[in-house]
Amino acid sequence: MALTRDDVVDAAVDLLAEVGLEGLSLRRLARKLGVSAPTLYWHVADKRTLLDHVAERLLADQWRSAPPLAPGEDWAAWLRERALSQYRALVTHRDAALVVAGNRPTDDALPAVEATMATLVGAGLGPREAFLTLMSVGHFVIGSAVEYHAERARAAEASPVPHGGHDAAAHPTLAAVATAMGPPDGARHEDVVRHGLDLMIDGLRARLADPAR
Amino acid sequence: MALTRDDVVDAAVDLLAEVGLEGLSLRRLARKLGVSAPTLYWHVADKRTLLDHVAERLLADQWRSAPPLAPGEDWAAWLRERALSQYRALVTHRDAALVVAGNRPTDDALPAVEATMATLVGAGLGPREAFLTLMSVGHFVIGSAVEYHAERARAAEASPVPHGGHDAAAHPTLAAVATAMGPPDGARHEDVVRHGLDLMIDGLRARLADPAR
DNA sequence: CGCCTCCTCTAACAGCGTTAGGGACGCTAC
DNA sequence: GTAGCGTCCCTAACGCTGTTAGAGGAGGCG
Repeated sequence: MALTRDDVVDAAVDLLAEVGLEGLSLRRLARKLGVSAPTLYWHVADKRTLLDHVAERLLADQWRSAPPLAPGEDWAAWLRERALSQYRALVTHRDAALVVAGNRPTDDALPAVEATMATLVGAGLGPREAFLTLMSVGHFVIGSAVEYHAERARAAEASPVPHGGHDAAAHPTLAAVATAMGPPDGARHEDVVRHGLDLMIDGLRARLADPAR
Repeated sequence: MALTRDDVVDAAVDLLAEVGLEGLSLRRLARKLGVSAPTLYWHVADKRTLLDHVAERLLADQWRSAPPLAPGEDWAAWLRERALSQYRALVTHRDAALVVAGNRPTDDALPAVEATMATLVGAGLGPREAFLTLMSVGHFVIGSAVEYHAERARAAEASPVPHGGHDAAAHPTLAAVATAMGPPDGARHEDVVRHGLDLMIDGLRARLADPAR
């Protein structure tokens, strides 16, 4: 059976998970598929557009599986859960955030955007406010995921600084945080995302309660 | 006069502005400096650490010029202004956000972090809350800047879709936004950043007014 | 049979980050 | 005075990258 473009994109997603964005080369991808590198150019115009397709694939499941707002459900909790699951989708695939960030949004994403925005407008926001909010949440999620991957890549190298209380006297507030939060374990990243989302949602709630602002 | 590492970093910052991150190669940088490529390895361990230094340089002015919270000044306005100026610093240099996002924070940044967090704690937040807030704002700023550069790079290519009201009937809320916001001009990006920051700050205010949450 | 389209190949180009090894300059010590 | 040493730069080369040119085999259709 001849190779299809979907096969190429599938393999690229797998390879991305294995070796990261820097390790994803066309030659390596071709080897994985059992073809020669230039063959890929028959199925894909460019490495760049290949990454466009990969980004689309990475978010596709997330978009599709998103349930609409159930009647009687709290819109804030719904928005929060949607943003969180998008964050998780970006985080569970290595370097996914960088790939998604650098690529143009496909038209397939429009219905999901429309649905989310319609929900926010239904909750009482103006169209402009809903749009800005959606963009803000998106930027926050992307930024969090990018930082997650960056820190992860950093941790893979030997950390030169033991990162102990190496200047507790000079930075008392930082030291207080270190003792208040315990050692930096894996769940901390999602704590930040949750906190940021809660802040935005609380801000939205305040705005809805007092529309004069 | 012999080349210094600062010269190399300076030239790298300039070259980054000229040709972007993808165009920044050691050979090209060396040519600009009038030396051969391997010479750079005398001044810099790696391309990766060179980018660390570039990131540091890009944010250095921003950190230094940041005024501490004036007595009697509103901490929220201060935080907002700091985040906005950091966003502007990331946006005015091409690809700066990607460089900064991918690199380890240098120890020089610690005092600034300490100062900002101390201010938030002084405003009434707990250390943990202050830390999470600072990280959230940072992620939001980085994400906004990354998306800004990505969209900018996209706009440089020919846009395949004229992006008119190409499905107003199918996406009524999106169409309402388009008419409410006018054409997408340059300032729109900062509108999103301002909106997101305002949401977070309003959320913080609500939290401070009602600490039971 | 010949043509056409799909799909894949080999060969090659220019460029990349990085390493090995060497050579010229100037300071310092004997 | 000269030997040694650290500093700064060089050429040559390795294996990798994305990408293009051009050729060729397989299958369907007139």
